[in-house]
Amino acid sequence: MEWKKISGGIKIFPDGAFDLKNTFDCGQCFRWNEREDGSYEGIVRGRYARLYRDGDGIVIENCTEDDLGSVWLDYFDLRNDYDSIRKEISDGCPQLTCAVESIDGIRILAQEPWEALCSFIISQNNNIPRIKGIIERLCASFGDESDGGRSFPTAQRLAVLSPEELAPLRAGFRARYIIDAARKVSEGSVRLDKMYEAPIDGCRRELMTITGVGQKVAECTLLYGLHRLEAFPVDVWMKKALSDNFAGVSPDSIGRYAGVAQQYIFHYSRLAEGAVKGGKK
DNA sequence: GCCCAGGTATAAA
DNA sequence: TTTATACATGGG
Repeated sequence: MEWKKISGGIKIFPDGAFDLKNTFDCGQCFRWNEREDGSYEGIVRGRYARLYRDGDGIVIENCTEDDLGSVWLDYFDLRNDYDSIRKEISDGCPQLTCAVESIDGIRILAQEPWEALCSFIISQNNNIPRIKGIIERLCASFGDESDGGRSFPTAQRLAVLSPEELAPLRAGFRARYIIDAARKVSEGSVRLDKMYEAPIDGCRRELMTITGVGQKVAECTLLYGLHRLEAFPVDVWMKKALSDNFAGVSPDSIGRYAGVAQQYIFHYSRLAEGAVKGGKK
């Protein structure tokens, strides 16, 4: 990928489309917020960051060359070309073409494993604005101070708390799930750091030993937190999304990018629902 | 007020 | 093994 230093940061020219709004607002993450001027700000690895599109590239503010290599290349998956991934999905599974083409410029972020696990526990039976609110209160209450905001609290920090002490989050029944996850991660019975490489079936099973973690949360953790792009096995999830439209999708053809494909289906499904709701009124 | 949200635990069939 | 219901809370 091409990039260059500019005053106040680094400008990147990703291989394949990279749309900030579509990437940050597609439901894969909950801690990036759009500002009035169209830039996005968030906290990654305990550090405040802001970025915005500038012509043919994207500017990462206050970014050094070291930061690019140690954080952003991984976080934005800049070594991958998402145009070619889209093509591979679409060619391998023509049924998915409509979903793939429903949105452009999404990249799967490499979020931190614990943050992803915790976030998607909170996401269950919940809506995105409220999920963001709960996570914001979680960080404000128990995160460490960092420049421009508070970091995501560690599992160790939360493991010593009781569900009752999470009351200020207004997370409802999910409070005890968060605590159970924090304790299992903290004590090492769920080893997130091994899950980057370990066989994915074992990872699933290990994650699901946590109360409040079922198939969906496990897959989301693996995809968004451990960057396992093959998460969300096609045979289970794709048919479920819009049963009839996507029936017959073959796991073989896009298996290694099933998780990415799922992201397109998720967006496509939301569009379809919006059209139905909008049509009724 | 009502419906529902990036689901899961639990009980019942 | 599959299907039904409760769950806390608040956005739209």
